Amino acid sequence: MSQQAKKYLITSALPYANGPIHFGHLAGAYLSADVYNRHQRMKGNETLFICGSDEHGVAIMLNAKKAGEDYQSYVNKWHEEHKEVLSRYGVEFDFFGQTSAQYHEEEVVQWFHELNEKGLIGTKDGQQLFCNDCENHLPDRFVEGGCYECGYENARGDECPNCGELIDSVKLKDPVCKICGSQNIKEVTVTQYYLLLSKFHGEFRKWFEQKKGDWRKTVWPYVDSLTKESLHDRAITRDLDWGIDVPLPGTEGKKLYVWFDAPIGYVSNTKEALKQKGSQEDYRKDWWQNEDVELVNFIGKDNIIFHTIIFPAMSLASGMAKACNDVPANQFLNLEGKQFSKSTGHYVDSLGAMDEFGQNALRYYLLSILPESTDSSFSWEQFQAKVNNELANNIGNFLNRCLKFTQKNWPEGMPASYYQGFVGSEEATSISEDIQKINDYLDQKQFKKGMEQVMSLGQKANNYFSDRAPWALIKEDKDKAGTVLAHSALYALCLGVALRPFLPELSSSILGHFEKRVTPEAERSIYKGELDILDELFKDGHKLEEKVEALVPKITDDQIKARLEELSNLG
RNA sequence: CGCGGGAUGGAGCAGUCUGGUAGCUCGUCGGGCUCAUAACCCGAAGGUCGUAGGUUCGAAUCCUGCUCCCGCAACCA
Repeated sequence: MSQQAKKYLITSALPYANGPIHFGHLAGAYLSADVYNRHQRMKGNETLFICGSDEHGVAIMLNAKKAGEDYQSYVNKWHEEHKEVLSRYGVEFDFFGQTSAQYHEEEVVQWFHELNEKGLIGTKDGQQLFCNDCENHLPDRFVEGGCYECGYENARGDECPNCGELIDSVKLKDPVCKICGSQNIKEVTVTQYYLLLSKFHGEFRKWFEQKKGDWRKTVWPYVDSLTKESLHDRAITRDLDWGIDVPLPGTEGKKLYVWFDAPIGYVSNTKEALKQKGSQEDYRKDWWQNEDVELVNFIGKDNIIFHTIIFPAMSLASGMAKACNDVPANQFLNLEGKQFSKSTGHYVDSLGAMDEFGQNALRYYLLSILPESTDSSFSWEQFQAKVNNELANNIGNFLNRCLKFTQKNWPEGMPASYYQGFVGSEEATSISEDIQKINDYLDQKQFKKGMEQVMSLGQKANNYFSDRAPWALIKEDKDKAGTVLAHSALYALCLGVALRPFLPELSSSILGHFEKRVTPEAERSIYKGELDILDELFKDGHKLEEKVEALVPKITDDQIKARLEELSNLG
C-alpha cells in the first residue's frame, strides 16, 4: 500500500456518427484505452472512462440527406451501433454519450462564453463558394474544379491531385458543387468567428515543452514542429443548419464548427456520467480542473492536432479544464496491407467477426498488433496462427491439461497440503516478477509488450508442467504429482489475473474454476504481484467444477479461407 | 526543397534517444514426450538492418542525399 489511489480520466476518440467502427478504429483508440482503464482499476485507482458519438459536421449532413433521414435519427442510428460494437468488444466505458444532447450544448456554450470573455474569440471575413441550387456554403472539400496552376480539370477544393498545389477554392476554374453537382456557384463574403490561438502561443509552448520526452515520438516532434513559430487562429463557426448555435445575438444560421464542440464532449459526457451515477462529485472541480487527475486521451494519428494543440489551448485559455497529461496516439491498422474501405469491400464487419470468433480471439489478436509506433496490418492467416498457437495452444491447452489430469486422478478434490509450498517458491517469485513487468509496461502504455509478457507467463507454466512430468511422477508418488498439479493450478490462477485487463472474458473463465475463493481483494493483491495471499485462499484444499471445456476454441482453415475469399471477391 | 512517422531473416514486429559484430512471436526443419485442444518441451537453419555516401577504432543506431508507404498541411473529420 505504498501508493495512494490516484484519479485517472481516460478518454477514447469520439467515433464520428457517420459510418461503422472497424478494426482500425478498435486498435487505434478503443482497445488500448480499455486495457489502460481496466489496469488502473485493478491497481485500485479511481477512473472515469469517457466516450461518446461525435454527431455534428457537414459529412453527417450530406450522408443523412443521401439516406433520406433527418439528422437526428441518422446520428442516433450510428450512435446505437457504435455503442453495441464497442460493448461487444469489451470496451467498458463509464459513459458513452452524444454531442447532439442538450447537456452537451449547455457545456459548449459555457466554453464559448468563457473564451469570448477572455478575448480569445474574434471575427474575420473571408471568401467562400456558395451553391445556388442546393443552397449550401461549400467547404473546400465539397468543391471541384480546374486547377489554376496546372490546368488539371478535377482538382479538389483543397489540393490539386495532379500538381500538388494547395488550392484556394474560390480561385478554382468552373467550380462544381460536390453535393448536388451544380455549376451554379457564386462567391460570397462570409464572416466567421475565430479562435484566436495566436494570442496564446507563449502559454501554450510553456505547457507543451514540459511534455518533451514524455510523449510518444510519433506525437511530440510533430506537434513541436507545428507550433514552434506560432499558433494559427482557427475558424470555429460554419454556415450550416445542423450543429450548436453560436450563442451570440445576430448570428442566425451560424453553427459552431464540429471540432470546436467535439472535444468538449469529453467534458460534457463526464458531467452526464456523474449525474447518472448519482455521484456527489463535481465534474469540474473533482475531475476536469483537478490537477491531481491524470488525463489521458487515446486517439489515432489523424487526430493529433486537435487533441494536442487546439483542445489543450482551449482548456488552458478558458480555465474550464486542465490540459491533457498524455495523448498516446496510435498509428493506423490496415487490412491485409491495404486501408480498410467499406465502399470497395476491403473491409470486415466488426459485429459479424465478433459473432464468428468471439471476444477473446479478436481482442487478443488486435492487441497483439496494436499500431503503437508504426502502421500495422490485420491478416486473417496470422489471426488464425496467433489465436490457435498462442491463445489456444499455449494458454487454453495449459488449463485443459491441468484440469483434466486433476479431475481424472483427484475427483474428490485436492487437499490443502498440495497447495502449500508455492508461496515463496522459485516459481512464485518468478511469476511475481513477471506480473511486475506487465504492470510496468501498462503504466508506460506499452500494451503490446504487456500482452507478450503475459504470454511468456503461459509458456513458463507449460515449462513447469513439462519439467515435472506429473504423468510419470504419479506412478511413484501420488502426493508429489498432486503438488505439481496444485501448483500448476496456482500458476493458472495468476495467469487468469494477469489477463484481466487484456482479455476480461478469458480471465473470468479461468478464475471461474476457483470461484468464490478469489475475492476482488485477493485478485487485486495478485495483480500487484503479492502472492502470499494464496496460502490463505487454499487453506482448506480445492475441488474443481465438474465440467471442463476447451476455453479457447480453434479457428479452422475453412473459416479463414472463407474470409479471404470474401475479401478478394469484393476487394 | 511544407511538417512528422515508418522502411530490420518467409510473415508480423522490437531494438535507434544513452553507437560496440541483431532480438521476439508466428512459420520452416530435426529431436523428445504422451497429462492435454495432433496439444507440450528441446534444438537448428534463415537477416548485415530501404538506398547512396559521410563521421568513427567501430553504426541498424549519429549526419547528408535519394526512393517508397502512412498521417497532417490552418473552413473533411
